[in-house]
Amino acid sequence: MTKSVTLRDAWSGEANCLNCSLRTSVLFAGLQERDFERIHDPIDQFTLKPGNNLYHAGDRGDYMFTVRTGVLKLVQYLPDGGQRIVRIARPTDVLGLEAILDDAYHHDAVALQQTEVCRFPARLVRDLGAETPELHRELMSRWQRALNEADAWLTELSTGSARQRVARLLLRLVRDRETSECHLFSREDMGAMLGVTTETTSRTIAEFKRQSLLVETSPNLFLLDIPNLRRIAED
Amino acid sequence: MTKSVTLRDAWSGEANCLNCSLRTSVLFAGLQERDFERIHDPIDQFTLKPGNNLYHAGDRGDYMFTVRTGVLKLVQYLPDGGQRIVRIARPTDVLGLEAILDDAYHHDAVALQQTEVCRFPARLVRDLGAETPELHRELMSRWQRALNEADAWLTELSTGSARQRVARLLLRLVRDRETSECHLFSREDMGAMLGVTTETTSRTIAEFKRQSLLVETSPNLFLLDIPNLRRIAED
DNA sequence: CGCGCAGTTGAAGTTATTCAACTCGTGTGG
DNA sequence: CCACACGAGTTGAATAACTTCAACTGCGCG
Repeated sequence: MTKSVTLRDAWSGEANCLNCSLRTSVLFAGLQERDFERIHDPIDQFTLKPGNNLYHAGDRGDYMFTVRTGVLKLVQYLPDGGQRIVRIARPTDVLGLEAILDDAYHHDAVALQQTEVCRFPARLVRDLGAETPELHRELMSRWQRALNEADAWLTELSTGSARQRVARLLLRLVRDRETSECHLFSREDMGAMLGVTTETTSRTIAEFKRQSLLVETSPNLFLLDIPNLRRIAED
Repeated sequence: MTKSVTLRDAWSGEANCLNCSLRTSVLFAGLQERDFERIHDPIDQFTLKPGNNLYHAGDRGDYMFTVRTGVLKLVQYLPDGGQRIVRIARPTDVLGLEAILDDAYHHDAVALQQTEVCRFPARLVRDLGAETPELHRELMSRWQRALNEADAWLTELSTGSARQRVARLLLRLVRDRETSECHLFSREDMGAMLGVTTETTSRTIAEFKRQSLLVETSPNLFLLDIPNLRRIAED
């Protein structure tokens, strides 16, 4: 089924948080140097190839992750084997918040592109968070962000016709972005995000292309007609 | 549209947290007596009738709430005016977590039955939470619970055929309950939870009744045939 | 009594799914 | 280097599922 690459194979070095290029937008953003001194466990970096699993639902959650580059999908499975993508994670996002509470992971986390992540022990955050107000606040803010995303996926991506859902997904992909161009996920993944079949997704995308709402400027890079897509999304 | 009852009309007294009957399962469960001494702002109780709004999306979130009895729906609206129920709050659940982060409320919270809530200032939790590890942990746990619910609504209640969704909703209503009986929400609300129309919901419920998967033992109290509903839910 | 609302049901129309076929690009092995 | 297999995407046709609109029921309440 999934080619199971252990994280061992994906190791790509130890991180130096103090000099991290993402330092200002990352979970540990508020920490002072003296806080960093308390981090004794090494923070490792990993590089995942498309399709690689970062973790599986049910695995012991000993670690949390920060996404440095790339995209991952968070997948949940239904009793009948069907799958549903409940969220995607992008650079600066934190994965595995549930590990702070000593929970097993609740999703499969799968890279959709070449993806780099930093891994740190959940224990670290648990201990530091109880005493460091900056981290405490940052954690709450992360949870709230995940919750906002979850709610938005329900109202925007799982409501209305397939046309509307696809349009809303496309708009979501270019939100707070400089250009209105974006890469598309596989039709299968888009279907799993929207709760429709691969074929329906394909037909809808094809229709959007014919109507020039979507123009392929280079391989798998699409320029969006935002005003008209917005019209469809809001109908 | 909605009969707008201000919370002023619903006031029903001041709370005494130390003697609260929900004390052990509530947000402040971990607090010691000395912590309670720091709570100077009064904690008020309110009683809502079905259809009353506890708060509106966009309102300044100065307060958080604990549900004592009853049920509320959390509703989000689509650009086209359609509505979607993204979660339900039951006794011991906390509403308005986003207020800790100084956010406006993200949903409309509407009572589905006669409902009692306690109201406390978000500031209180913000200040206390930064210093009280028990509360800190409890808060994270509440956020995670909300997130679990959100994910479950996506995978269970917004995926598959209408039959499956209705069956899963029914099963959800009796989970961790002593009896397998439950009250049903209005068809309109159930539809808004499942992302299907009122009519489809009604037809499906009617079909379940005909097949005795659902037996009305008293007005709007239904006994569920759990094994067979589970079969449908998992298909 | 009669109005209004929630629920139900019917019939028609629309939309999405299903299953199958076919294309195209990539990569592998002969 | 070519042949071929494979997977992702696309498309068609038939079917199934859901929506829409409209009518009708039953019940509670002024």
